[in-house]
Amino acid sequence: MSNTTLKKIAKVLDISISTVSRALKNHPDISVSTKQKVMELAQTLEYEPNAMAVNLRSKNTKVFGVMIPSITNNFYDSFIAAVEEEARKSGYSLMILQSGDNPEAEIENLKIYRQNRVSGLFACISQETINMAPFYKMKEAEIPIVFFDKVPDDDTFDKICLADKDAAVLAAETLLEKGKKNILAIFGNNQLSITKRRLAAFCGCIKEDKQVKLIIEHANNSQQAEEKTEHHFQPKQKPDAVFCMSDEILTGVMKSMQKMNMKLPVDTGIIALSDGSFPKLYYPEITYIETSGYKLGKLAFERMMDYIMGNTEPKELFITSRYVAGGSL
Amino acid sequence: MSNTTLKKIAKVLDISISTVSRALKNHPDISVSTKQKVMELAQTLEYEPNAMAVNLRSKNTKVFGVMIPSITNNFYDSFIAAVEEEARKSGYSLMILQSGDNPEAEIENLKIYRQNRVSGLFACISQETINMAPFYKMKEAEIPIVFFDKVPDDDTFDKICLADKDAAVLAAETLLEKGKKNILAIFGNNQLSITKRRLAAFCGCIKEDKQVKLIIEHANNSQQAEEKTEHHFQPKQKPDAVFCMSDEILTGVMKSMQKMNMKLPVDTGIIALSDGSFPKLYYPEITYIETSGYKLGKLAFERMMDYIMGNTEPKELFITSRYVAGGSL
DNA sequence: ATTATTTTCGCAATCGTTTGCGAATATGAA
DNA sequence: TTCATATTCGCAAACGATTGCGAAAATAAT
Repeated sequence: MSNTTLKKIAKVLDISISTVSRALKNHPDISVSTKQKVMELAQTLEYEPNAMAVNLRSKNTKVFGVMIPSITNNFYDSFIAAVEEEARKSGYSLMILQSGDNPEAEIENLKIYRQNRVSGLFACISQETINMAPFYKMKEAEIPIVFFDKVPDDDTFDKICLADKDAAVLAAETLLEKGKKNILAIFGNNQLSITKRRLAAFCGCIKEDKQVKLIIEHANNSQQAEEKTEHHFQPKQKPDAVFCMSDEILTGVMKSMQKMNMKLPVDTGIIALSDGSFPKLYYPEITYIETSGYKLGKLAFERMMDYIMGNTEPKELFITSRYVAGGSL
Repeated sequence: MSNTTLKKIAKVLDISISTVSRALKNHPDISVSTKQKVMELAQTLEYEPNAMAVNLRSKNTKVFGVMIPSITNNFYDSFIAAVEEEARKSGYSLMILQSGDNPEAEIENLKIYRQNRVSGLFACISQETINMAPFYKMKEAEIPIVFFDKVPDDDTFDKICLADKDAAVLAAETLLEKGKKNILAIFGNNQLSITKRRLAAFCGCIKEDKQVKLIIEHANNSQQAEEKTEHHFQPKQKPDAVFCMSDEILTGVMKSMQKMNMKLPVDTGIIALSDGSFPKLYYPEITYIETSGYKLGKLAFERMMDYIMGNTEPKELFITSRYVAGGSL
């Protein structure tokens, strides 16, 4: 039986519950002989502490919440994978909830996290989140939050972000180094701060070279990226490189490349910001600037543990990006 | 304060805890006037029941466990997305743990699920899982299990599977209908029962037409699929169609197609078993037999709730597959 | 006015575990 | 033997919420 309790063991051995509890914890107050008896019986009865009771007493669930827009997203998946790996090592489990990029669902989720008294929360806010009040409520409930990827402006919060600027600049510099003169750059939804940052940094860098012609486009999804690409590839003048701000855009661009039967890197070049899984799907593999969800997860977890250890001063941390050469440029 | 308790409310109003509890639950024993006072105060004090305490008392956590090999997998993601959607509607949350296809981690996870007294478990067993004893332990602990996708043979368990046979047969029939005569079929790890089932059904169907030449290959990952494909595409004799048992294999095959500069569907044809996201990445889009993780999740959840409602007779259920025409065949 | 009935609420136990404090027993010292 | 110290353990409260049962108060019936 897995529903063995301290009480049951105590009754069988005719000792008190507290003695059983202490024996199992190897408390010095208990004699070795009693300890042995208790441990043996616990073993055969397959005693397993009831987490609900332990949590209630300790006011600590050893569960971290993770809130993301959607779980069917490679980037967040690797983030979660990283957090899960580390959490497991420290005896924590994860409660994952999706917001669906919907602020109301977000509030609902926060309530669930509060009621379940998670030990901490990793949160990625939705695109439409304006009111941060629900998140302040978490702080009142003394639940630490580490924001990641899409973070609020508010700097009373802990934030772990990609070094968007660096990544965009790195991509731009690479394009210039390769001598590209006619660049099509496709960005995501320009409402998003992440888009704004990447756009500003990228353009700022490219614009320094007056020789280079730069076309900027925005696409809200893969299909739009595909359409925009086709639109800019005319027989008369083709861009000699395409910059893709995200995986979503990359897949759209690549689809149109296949459609137009463009050979990389000869007919045109491609560089993307990506965590690396999609670039490896293609031949030649796509050259990209790595923005790793996995690394982000590791860093976020580290920050969370640091916070729990008492280092509660809010911080904004970045993970650095890295150039990964494929054959597309 | 979110850490308001019944006790606190009771003290302020100078009534007993039980009265507060009943008032909040709209119990008929409590007068309307008291109810109002309690509810108001609860509102202003932002009372939220402590799930740990409620769980301990009710012996029900309203949390479902979900164990999968890896979260960075499209198929499982959609499964989880589906389960999460439904779970939310019924007031359940999810605790997701990865096994990493490692039986030891699996056992560790089961322990976590037991200690946390999850209300039920959705499990996909790892490739190497032989000993089902750890899962029996869950049953002893009265935690219902619904296996999905990769399920054990043991039919004392509830199982929700893809209709592998049907899907494989559907793919085979499609190939024959299209008049393909020289087929390369790439399957996954042939230790897996899922591979065996798909292989048997596919071959059984193809073999009925003596005219057709069938080459069977196995690949344990995307890269192997790529290599095997290249190996079988010689200048002298190219297969006129490739069957891909999974997304993983499809991506490998497609990479080699790009490398060899093969045009679909003219140079060769491709059909895959997939949940549909990867086929849409390519141009032309890949023709596939849908094996939806999302649908699987919906069905698994339905079964779980059914079980909890008392219908504990073990069942094996299948979700039907469907032909989705792309432009690759 | 007295009894019967209903309304309204509190006591106390319970879920399973942890822990401060005190008590009983054992061991040692004088 | 007697007192002092260690060793070993149990009592009871606590975490927060729920609920059967009984009691007090209010109302109705006679």
